[in-house]
Amino acid sequence: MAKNIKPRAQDYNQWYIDVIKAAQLADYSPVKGCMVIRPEGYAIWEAIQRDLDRRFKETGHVNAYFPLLIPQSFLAKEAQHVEGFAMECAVVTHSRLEKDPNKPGVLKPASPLEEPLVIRPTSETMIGHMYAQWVQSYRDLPILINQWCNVMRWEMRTRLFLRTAEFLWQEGHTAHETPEEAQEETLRMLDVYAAFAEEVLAIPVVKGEKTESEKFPGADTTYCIEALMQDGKALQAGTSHNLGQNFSKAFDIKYLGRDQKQQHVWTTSWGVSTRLIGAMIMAHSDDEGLVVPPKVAPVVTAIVPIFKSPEEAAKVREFIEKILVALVGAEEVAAVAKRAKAEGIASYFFDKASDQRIVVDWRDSRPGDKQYHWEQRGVPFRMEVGPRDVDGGAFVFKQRLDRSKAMVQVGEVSAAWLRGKLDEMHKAMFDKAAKFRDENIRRAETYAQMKEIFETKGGFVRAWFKPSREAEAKIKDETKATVRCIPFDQPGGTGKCIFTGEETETEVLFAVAY
RNA sequence: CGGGGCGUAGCUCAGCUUGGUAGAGCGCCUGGUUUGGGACCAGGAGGCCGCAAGUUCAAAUCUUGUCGCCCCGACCA
Repeated sequence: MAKNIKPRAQDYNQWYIDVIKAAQLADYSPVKGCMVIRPEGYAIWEAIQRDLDRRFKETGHVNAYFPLLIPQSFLAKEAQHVEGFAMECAVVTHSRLEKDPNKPGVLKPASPLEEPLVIRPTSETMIGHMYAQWVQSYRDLPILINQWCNVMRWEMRTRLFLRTAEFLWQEGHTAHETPEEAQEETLRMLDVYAAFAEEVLAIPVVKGEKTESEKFPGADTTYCIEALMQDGKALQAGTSHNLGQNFSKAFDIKYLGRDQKQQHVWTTSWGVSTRLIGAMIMAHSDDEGLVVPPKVAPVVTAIVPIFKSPEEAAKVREFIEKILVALVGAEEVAAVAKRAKAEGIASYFFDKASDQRIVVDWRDSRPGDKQYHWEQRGVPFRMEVGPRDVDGGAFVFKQRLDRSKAMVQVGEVSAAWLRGKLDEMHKAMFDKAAKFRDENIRRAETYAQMKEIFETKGGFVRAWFKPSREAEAKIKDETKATVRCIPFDQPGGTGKCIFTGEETETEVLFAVAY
């Protein structure tokens, strides 16, 4: 049992924090609500970026960068947008600091700006402004730009990865000639997110549309992918917005069409954030610590040598080299030998394209310590190599996901073998999460049934519902649950709204959400 | 912004009621014995007791103020 991690059943929130601390993914910073993403956590973000970026490029997008600071007046140009973000904007009002004559050692802001600047909570406005200058004709369309950046939303209450004042994300912003194209783009990117969540993070998601009260401020329609966490709460893992002509009208993004008439473009925006790391933790990890999906694992396997004497160490070292040559090739083994010391943690590239590594833990500490070390970091596999194993030409192969052990003959080992094991693990993680998700989608025919489910079980509740701000607000008030989405897979026909009893064509998913 | 709690070693906290030499466990450093799932022994480093004022011969401890943090709500990718 991990002694530094509180079990999920005792205190789920504390467990979440403990897992992050134990795996050294992140730390609290001196600035309230802002976190430090440590190397172990940032490596996972890099893996997420690498894979998603490729998917963006494959769907025709290019990267660019827009400023962190946005003129305050920009925010005011789109009515709903201001309303949605005004309450959580950090505002820059001065351009320098000067010494306070009354208080020695204290600085105070000086030189007030003519117009305050807002630290971007999202970039629709800045990008809309630029697109207005870049678009003249239908020949300039579509514009398909993504940016990787940080944004800031001054949240009241924050949680590591799930909600921090500053967070890293990507925001795609596209402009199109027709509403059909914009809609197609919006759904295409939602599909990219869903595929990424499932194929890379092993998190099954539900695709759907947001209700009026949950949609992005300034969007015509918001689509989302919703995931279910182990405590039965839902987490929005990604959103894709069809912004219609709201921003093109606010920022006057016009083009001369094929019909010789000036018209406004149709825009979309879509984003995922470092919240995905929170989703990954909550979906897969266990009471022993982090479990990282193999596709984003910075270290795919850790090798733990076991020995008592220098003679044994030499013997074990020789055997480990055999395993390494089989896994990463003789060239990489030789390259590492040249630059690395014969102590500490030796790191070998398993796959340079994905920056995934294999490590050998030569640190001068006890094998038990090392087991916990790598286990808590969620490394998919560990290989334990001691004198007994060397004599048998094998090693102990430990899997993080099910904590199983097996003997593996060194002759069986190759890069392809390890890839196969990683793929198996990915599938097992996805299946496990999908099973949990499916078992926790329940039907409710009445409001009383739904309340009962939220009180006793949690998870998603699927029900006929006629979306309305008033009904949703009341339900949230009484159950804490919100409409997570109107799933794409509608049964057709009509049913009685769970809340009002009215006839409705829509089935929705309710859940208590993060 | 409303309700509750807490600021003492890197971390978790004791000490405060009843003022009198600054404490424990974990972690860290040294040496030795160890090493197949979180070792043991010995030695050591580490503190403006959040900050400021007051009471007092004397304040971590009492009083007042102030700043900060955490938890619960409203807001949220």
